[in-house]
Amino acid sequence: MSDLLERLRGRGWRMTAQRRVVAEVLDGDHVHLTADEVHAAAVSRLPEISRATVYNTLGEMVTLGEVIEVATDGRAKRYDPNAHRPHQHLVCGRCGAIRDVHPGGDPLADLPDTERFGFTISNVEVTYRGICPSCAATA
Amino acid sequence: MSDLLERLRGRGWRMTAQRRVVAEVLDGDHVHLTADEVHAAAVSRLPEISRATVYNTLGEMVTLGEVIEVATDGRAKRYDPNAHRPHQHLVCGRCGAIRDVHPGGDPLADLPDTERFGFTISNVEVTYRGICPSCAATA
DNA sequence: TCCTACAATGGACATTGTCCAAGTCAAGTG
DNA sequence: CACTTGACTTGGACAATGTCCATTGTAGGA
Repeated sequence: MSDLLERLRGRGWRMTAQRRVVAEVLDGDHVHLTADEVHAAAVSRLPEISRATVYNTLGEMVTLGEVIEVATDGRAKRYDPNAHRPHQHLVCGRCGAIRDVHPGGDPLADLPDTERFGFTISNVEVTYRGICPSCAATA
Repeated sequence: MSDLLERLRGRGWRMTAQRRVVAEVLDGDHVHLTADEVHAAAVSRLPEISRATVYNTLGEMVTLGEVIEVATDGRAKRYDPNAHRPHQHLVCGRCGAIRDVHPGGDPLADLPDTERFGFTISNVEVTYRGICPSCAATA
């Protein structure tokens, strides 16, 4: 069930009640919570958990490469536990819903050398923006 | 020279000293300033310009479609005056340098219907991340 | 069981951005 | 050119998000 927790445990991560709760809250598919949302969900299971701990824990998960930071809206960063498989994001501009998507093709191949300015490119992020079906229905 | 200013004037935008300064500061190629950087540069030409005005003015330029908002780092939004030609961004993960790039191909074509979740997609943003030549030299 | 290094806490602080009431001004009108 | 008016600007308060730090607590090994 909790893949994320298992992965963290397997890396010898020191386990505490707080870290377990954060990992559990964050686990799943198409999960893209803000730090505050993670904190709110964590508090309902462990009332005394602090904001600082949530921020610390999320930051460590990102450093370990088990969680990805996503900035789709210029507001709060979101945290995506689906780090084991490369994917991109599809965002609804009205309600903010986010889906993980898996485009075919290699976006890196589309960037000719003359457009690389001598950079060594390590990563490509693609964000598709549009309107989700339920928002389109109530347009 | 000041394409941005010309475009705004051509739209019947009411011109003030503050707006002119913001437009002048923001004009150019590969320009991706934060609101605060715009404000700092504007203050050096018009010392009494306020932060609120810079935010208001940038927001209006974005609404008019003459400036694009870019969120490459989850920190402050950046403002890109190169709105007349579609492009993507190449970002140095070390120093934060940003270049405008023009990939070939249509990233939208790479997303099969089965991965669209019924969304109506209107826009695709691609961010290439890597290390720029001068950072690579001092690694 | 005890130690010790690492983790959690909470509150201050920093950064970025928004809002508002009051004063100021661009630009059209006569 | 002076007047008028609605739009623009201002500065400061406030909000949202995130970071830092000294203190307290605790997981996990000896």
